[in-house]
Amino acid sequence: MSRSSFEESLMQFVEELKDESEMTEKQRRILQASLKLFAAKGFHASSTAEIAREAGVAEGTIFRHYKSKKDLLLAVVAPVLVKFAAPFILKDVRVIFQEQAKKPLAEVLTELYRNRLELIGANEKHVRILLQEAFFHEEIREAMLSTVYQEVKRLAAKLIEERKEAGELRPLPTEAVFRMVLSSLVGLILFKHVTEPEEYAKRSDEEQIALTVDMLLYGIANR
Amino acid sequence: MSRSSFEESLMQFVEELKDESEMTEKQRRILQASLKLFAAKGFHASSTAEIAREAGVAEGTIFRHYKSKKDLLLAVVAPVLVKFAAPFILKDVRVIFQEQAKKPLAEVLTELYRNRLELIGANEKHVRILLQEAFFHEEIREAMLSTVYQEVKRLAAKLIEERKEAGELRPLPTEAVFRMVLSSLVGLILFKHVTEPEEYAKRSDEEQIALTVDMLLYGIANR
DNA sequence: AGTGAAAGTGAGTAATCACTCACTCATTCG
DNA sequence: CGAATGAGTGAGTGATTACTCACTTTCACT
Repeated sequence: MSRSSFEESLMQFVEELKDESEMTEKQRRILQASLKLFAAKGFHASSTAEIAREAGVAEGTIFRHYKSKKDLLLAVVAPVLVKFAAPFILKDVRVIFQEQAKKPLAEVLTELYRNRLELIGANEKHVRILLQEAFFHEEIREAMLSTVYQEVKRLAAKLIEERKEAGELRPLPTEAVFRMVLSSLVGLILFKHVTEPEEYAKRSDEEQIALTVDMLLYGIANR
Repeated sequence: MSRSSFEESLMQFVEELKDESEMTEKQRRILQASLKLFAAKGFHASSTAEIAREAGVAEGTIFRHYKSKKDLLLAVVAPVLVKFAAPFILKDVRVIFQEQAKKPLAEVLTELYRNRLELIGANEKHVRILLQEAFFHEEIREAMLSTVYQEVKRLAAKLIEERKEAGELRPLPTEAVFRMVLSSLVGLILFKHVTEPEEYAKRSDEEQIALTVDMLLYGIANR
């Protein structure tokens, strides 16, 4: 059920995704208003009446383009999954494996963290909605895990094992190393966007990334 | 506004908290049903009619005890803030600073991670609601940050600086070290409860914690 | 200029929402 | 025993919900 529900609802959705150029003005404004309201108040707390008002559109117009409110949520959210999945898989697969295979690990990690911070900064509201609604909608949660996460993990595992064999990484379990790399990134993102925006801002992104990569590679203990 | 809103709504709430013994049977069942539904579907998607049905109670009974639905949410959530804040501040302040001041850092961290994993495992639904609703309700978000987080940070900063002076920790910025310690913990929790429960379960909690502390202290790189 | 299709509208609908209130029942206390 | 108190009830409230549909407007193409 949930597997096919995911493939039917999300994959179908991604296929049918119009790019912005072939939308009408009003349709674009509906998406924009939904983005704003969903991010601010959440999906269930945002009514279609409010969305229509915010978009300067009749309520009926929403349902002309999206057959239900949930459809509208998916339309807002799906492009981000594509945006996140595609750069991760398409761009970084090249960056990490081809260009950077000879580069030092610290540089690869720095580039990765920089790239992810930028991507999230540029899509803050979308990410917000994605995380919020992943709590409730299994389709979204599963889409995130099975599309983005699993692929990232697969790529990372390969890289980690290569570097382990090359003696650059300690002989630790691959998935533990992966967890640590991801944890550091998530922590960095949380500090920047949630818990301590001002404290974070005392250092530049570059400094924060450099610190994080350094601690990740060499630990916090003195030897 | 938000400062006083926090103090008025949450602090007042915590003061008025009845413990379970002085609740009626029905009141306990209302809280229990709310916990279940809020955790499963979220606050806005759970109706008071549904809560009443789940609790086996008339809808009016809910409003006899809680003057609004939001009041009910706070009643479900507040005890967790107290549970989390109190053990963190009261118990761990002793554990970390008095008993463990002479212990090796690895042991202190291990004890801390073990303790937090247990606490979260025992309150999974509450934590879930707390995080979900922190997205939308500023009072909850601010309560978490200003009560729990700030205090934890203050305590951790002290510990970190002591260990830095003792030469056990590298001379890194305190808040960067704090971020790393917390990131590792959050990552561990996410892997256990969200992304990879099965993968995680291949190793015992103790092993996972030991791995995490090891990577945190000494890094993932070979030297 | 005329036609067909798509875009847009907004009043209307049944369902559901959080919440109220007049009431009953059980318990306690003087 | 009688009065007072508070828990519990469920039908009823107006507001709001997502969604529909008969209709008008816009516009591309002949």
